[in-house]
Amino acid sequence: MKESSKEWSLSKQDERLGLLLWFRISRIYNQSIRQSNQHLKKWELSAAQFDVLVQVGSHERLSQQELADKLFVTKGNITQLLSKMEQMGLIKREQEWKTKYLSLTEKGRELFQEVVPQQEQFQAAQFSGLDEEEKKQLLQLLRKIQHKQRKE
Amino acid sequence: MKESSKEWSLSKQDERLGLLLWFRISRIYNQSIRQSNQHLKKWELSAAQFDVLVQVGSHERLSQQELADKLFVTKGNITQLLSKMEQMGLIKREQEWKTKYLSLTEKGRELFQEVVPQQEQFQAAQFSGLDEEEKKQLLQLLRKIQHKQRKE
DNA sequence: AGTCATTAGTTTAATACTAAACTTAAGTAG
DNA sequence: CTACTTAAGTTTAGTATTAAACTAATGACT
Repeated sequence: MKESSKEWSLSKQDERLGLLLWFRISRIYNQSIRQSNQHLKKWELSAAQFDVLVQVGSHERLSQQELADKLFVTKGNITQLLSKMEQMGLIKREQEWKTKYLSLTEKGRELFQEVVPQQEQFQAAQFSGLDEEEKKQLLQLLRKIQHKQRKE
Repeated sequence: MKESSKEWSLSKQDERLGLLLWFRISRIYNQSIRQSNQHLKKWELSAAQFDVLVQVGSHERLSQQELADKLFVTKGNITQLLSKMEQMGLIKREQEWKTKYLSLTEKGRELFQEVVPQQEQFQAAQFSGLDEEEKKQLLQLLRKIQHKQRKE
């Protein structure tokens, strides 16, 4: 073993593993997103809109920037998503000084009640191949990756 | 009103873990893609184009459908990606009967030599927060998820 | 007050990706 | 040969997403 090697010069073996990991993760992510989109069609929602619904529905006085941060997307993306969802009558934007605070409309709240439990169950079921212990392990490993990523 | 049947609370716990997992995975995926896109700017390539370059460069007589399967995207997506890359002079499409076989042009091969090793290293480095043992473990867990996913 | 930096959100132009409908070529069965 | 089916690729219309440039409000510093 070579603990002396610097972090940025990976061994060939480590590099191969990293690539395999990347490949697996993309595959799982893409598959999940696709399945979620299919599942959400029942309610005429997309996965992205669902994510907004969840966040706005479960936080008071969320600003657009905060929402963007929670979802790890750009604020430009949020602007566009929200315009659509405002049109659909799900979301309200209330300006207060510089900031627009978000909340669900009555219709949005109803949809939230209806769809969130079902969709969460569906999404969680993607990981039903693992038992509780394995999920915890996986979560731990993913956290480590993110921790590192953040610093770069 | 505490509904404390063992099974019920266990599955609730599992559901929470599943959601956390989904959230972590999206975040890691999105972050990685974004960083890859940035890194690939040097060569005026996108992450999607890079993936095509790798696959076409390392397989003989790949059809478009096969490429789509390898990358887990739709063939419609592939058609569009390839049109662009053909225009850029990186890829050749040769029709034989019903099928179009793909290969790199001279320019494509040069780019392949130049960019693939560097980008692979970059991509693998996203997982440098884990040691070799942990990577293997993670890979194992992801494989299990995929295995289950495929069946649904 | 006047200038400068920061912050929230919007706009724009581009790529990526999907689902679904479509076209065309083969392969198969009567 | 005609009709049906399947397979490869294309097209279309729509969403998602980004980066970068922009607008406008806020707040400091001098």
